[in-house]
Amino acid sequence: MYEKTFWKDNVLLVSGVERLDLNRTFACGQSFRWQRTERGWFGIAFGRGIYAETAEGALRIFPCAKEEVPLWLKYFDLARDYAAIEAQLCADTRLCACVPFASGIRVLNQEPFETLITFILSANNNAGRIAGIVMRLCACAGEPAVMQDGREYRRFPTPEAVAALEPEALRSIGAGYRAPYVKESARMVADGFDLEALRAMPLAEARKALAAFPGVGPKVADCILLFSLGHTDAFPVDVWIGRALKTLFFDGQMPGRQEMERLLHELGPMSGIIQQYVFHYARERKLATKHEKKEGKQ
DNA sequence: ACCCAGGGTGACG
DNA sequence: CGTCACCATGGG
Repeated sequence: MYEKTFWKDNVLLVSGVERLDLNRTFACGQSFRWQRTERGWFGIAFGRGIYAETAEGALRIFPCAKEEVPLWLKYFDLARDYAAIEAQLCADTRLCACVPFASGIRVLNQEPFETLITFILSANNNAGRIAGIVMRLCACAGEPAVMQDGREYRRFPTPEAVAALEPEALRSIGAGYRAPYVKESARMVADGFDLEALRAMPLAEARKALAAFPGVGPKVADCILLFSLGHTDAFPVDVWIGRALKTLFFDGQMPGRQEMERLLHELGPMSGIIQQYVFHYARERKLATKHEKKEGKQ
């Protein structure tokens, strides 16, 4: 939560966010469209290029038209009480270990189509390479735009533009075997699949609906629901979360389905937000990967 | 050369 | 229902 917002001369200033950590927020693998600048960060979201900086307990966002204020407050999830979430984490000795590594992160509310495509690309891939593929995708299919200071950028392409790309073009930007998944999923959205409708659905129903997209399985579906459709109880399980759960909760063993469900029920309706803390903990700790298959199989 | 990355798909029991 | 090889690509 924040204390106050001030808007003047196309600058939005949000005070009372001392804990907010933009470095962790943008570097924790949820968005692939932010880059460091001299003073802060530059990113592209909702078709707009935007600068974000923190100083003296306040977040500074610009350029921001007055009518865009609610959009950015929502994008940065500024109405949510992260102090209360971190307090909940610290009440659990296992989760409390994550807080020093992840305090200040926020789960962004991104665009559903962009999240669909970028997380199809994320499958069996790594964050640095995903960002490169997304950048090249925007370069070859996104609309060009320019900031007032002259910085040039590309908007994320429309569903129609992605669906119209030749498979060879998607291969050439590094999409690999995911190229047909990207193209066909974009085609489904261009043909009228209403991603926004998933926002109001129960979690299980929304997951089932997303499974209709090629290249979208359980993990990618939960990323889309958590990062762009407001489902704070969606809990993406990737290799890093798996390692963290093993070390923090299950004594080195990969949990079964029932154990996982019991844990998620215990974590409550914000389990997805908590997931981001656990994910960041695993990444910062660089939890080992050596011979994990052999260990997990005993 | 081998292993790994914010996994999904299809085939096989 | 669960398991498993395979998938393109670049970095360590």
